[in-house]
Amino acid sequence: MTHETIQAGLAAALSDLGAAEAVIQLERPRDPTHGDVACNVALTLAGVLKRAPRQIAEEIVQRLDLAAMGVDTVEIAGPGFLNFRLSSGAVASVLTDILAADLGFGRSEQGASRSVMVEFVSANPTGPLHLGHARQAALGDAIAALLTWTGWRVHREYYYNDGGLQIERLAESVRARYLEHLGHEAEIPEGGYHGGYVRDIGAALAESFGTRFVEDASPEAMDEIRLFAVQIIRQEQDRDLSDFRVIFDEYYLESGLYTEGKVDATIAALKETGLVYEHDGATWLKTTKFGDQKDRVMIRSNGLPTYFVPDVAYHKHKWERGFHRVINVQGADHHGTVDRVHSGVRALGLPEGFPQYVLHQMVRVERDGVEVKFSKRSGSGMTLRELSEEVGVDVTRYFFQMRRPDAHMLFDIDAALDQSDKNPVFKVQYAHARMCSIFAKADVDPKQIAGVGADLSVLGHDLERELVKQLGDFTETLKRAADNTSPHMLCDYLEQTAAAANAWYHAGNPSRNPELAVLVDDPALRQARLILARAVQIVLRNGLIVLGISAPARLDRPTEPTSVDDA
RNA sequence: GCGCCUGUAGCUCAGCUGGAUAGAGCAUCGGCCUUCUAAGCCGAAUGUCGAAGGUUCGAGUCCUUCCAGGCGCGCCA
Repeated sequence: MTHETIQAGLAAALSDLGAAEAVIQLERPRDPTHGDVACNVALTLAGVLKRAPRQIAEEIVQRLDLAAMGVDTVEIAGPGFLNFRLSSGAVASVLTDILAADLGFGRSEQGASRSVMVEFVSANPTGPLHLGHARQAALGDAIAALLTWTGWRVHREYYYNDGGLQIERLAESVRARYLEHLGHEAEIPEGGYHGGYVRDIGAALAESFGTRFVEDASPEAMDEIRLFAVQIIRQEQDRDLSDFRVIFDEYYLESGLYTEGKVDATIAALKETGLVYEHDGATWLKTTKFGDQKDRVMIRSNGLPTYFVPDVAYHKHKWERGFHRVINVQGADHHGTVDRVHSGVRALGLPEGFPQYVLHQMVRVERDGVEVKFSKRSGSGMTLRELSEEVGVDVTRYFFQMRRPDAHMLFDIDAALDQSDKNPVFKVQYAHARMCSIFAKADVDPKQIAGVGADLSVLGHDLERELVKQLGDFTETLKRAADNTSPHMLCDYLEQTAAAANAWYHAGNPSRNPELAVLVDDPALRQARLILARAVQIVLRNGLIVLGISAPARLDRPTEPTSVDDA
């Protein structure tokens, strides 16, 4: 890799200057007139060496062996940047690597096969998945994939609360709809669920059990209704998620923490710490010791634990299962629990920073410039299914992934429905399809395009150099996106790559610049450009795979005719 | 009142961990269609980076204070 040869050359020069410890940062300048690779080491050394940055830069340049570094020229620019311009061969050498690695291009081994758990969605089984869950599903799945591509062994987990007050209210709501369905008067209880799905479950309950629960509202009967309702909702959620291409390795039930004694064990372990005290008839944990705003109740005065205890028990158990890195993807409306869980697990001796949280901000949806606020189905906001059925799974996933998790976001349905390069998902997919269409036109099997042996130095056009450099950044981009748990960094990269590929492709439009087309007569040039097109295809496809988005070889024009004159 | 997140072009948002003249898409304006897919292409214009201080060779980025918006602050989950 050329970055490494430059790094080595600079290190030798710096050691000669008595600054061997200096950190060498190489970057790709945004402005192509600043060369292919830039280094700011002369600037950072100015303070240390007590000399002007430009003077230091000149001393460095005098000690460089450019040919050995694959560099054509080096310039000192601005306040003292070193700008390297690479030889064409050095630039294009990455194409050989891309074609050789193919489906594996972009993978790295940062994770060293360590285990990491990504917990996400984790909706309670009280209703359909909504927009927040959709954002979480898209983000969590992409974060998990990024970790896989950077060498981690990833476990996708879904935690759900199958007991508690919410579920009781669901059961009561279902029974009310059930009674209505059978022609009786009934009302949804205070704090109950009003969505259309509750009516469906009530009807299904009547279908399966007849009039059995009309008179019977005993605890046993309510238990049966609860289990019935939860099962139906769980099935619906699973279907929503698998249609959204999100598959979990494990579903973890909160009730298991009780039945397996983990809640009691956690209470006992917390009492051992000496941070537990009694006050007002309740049992408290001194979470303020770990930075929480106030101490938290562990056991209420009625003797029952608060939700705080199973949360801590659950995370302790994650650690014991061997997941020493855990990433929880949650909506920002849950950020209040973060300090509590951290305090609880720290009290039990687990390290700071466990678990790690990715909190995403809230989502607004607009259609025709008007905010969409209500869904009859859910009884509140739009559901994941409604959104993904309206705009498609690819677009829904991408739109949630392309924004920073901590940005409040607007989901514009009109923009999502657009089928042109204005729509970023389409732009990336189409750039991929364009490369495929070149292979079809040339009648070559892309898999048969070989990267070795070709003369890649003929790819000397600025558009080609920029495109190749862009492709070479893919692996670094995946690492950075994984390190920052930020899929949007990959989206940005793919859009830039698609833009660079489109610019190259359009410049070579045979009606304008036949000499810049891929399919030129000169066999060596044609082969080199086919290799470049193949590399573009591989990078775009691999990027889309990471995001869980399809990479079609062809996007057909819409079949409906253009609108007829209705004047 | 306290805590977390956010504030960058008319709109939606990036800004690679402190670097060069702050970017992209949409919208706007100008020029291009018998295309390796014109569902497009080329070009132009667009900024008090919420405000004020501070840190240093250098700040959209770091620190302090303030302003605005979202969310959260129960012996609910």
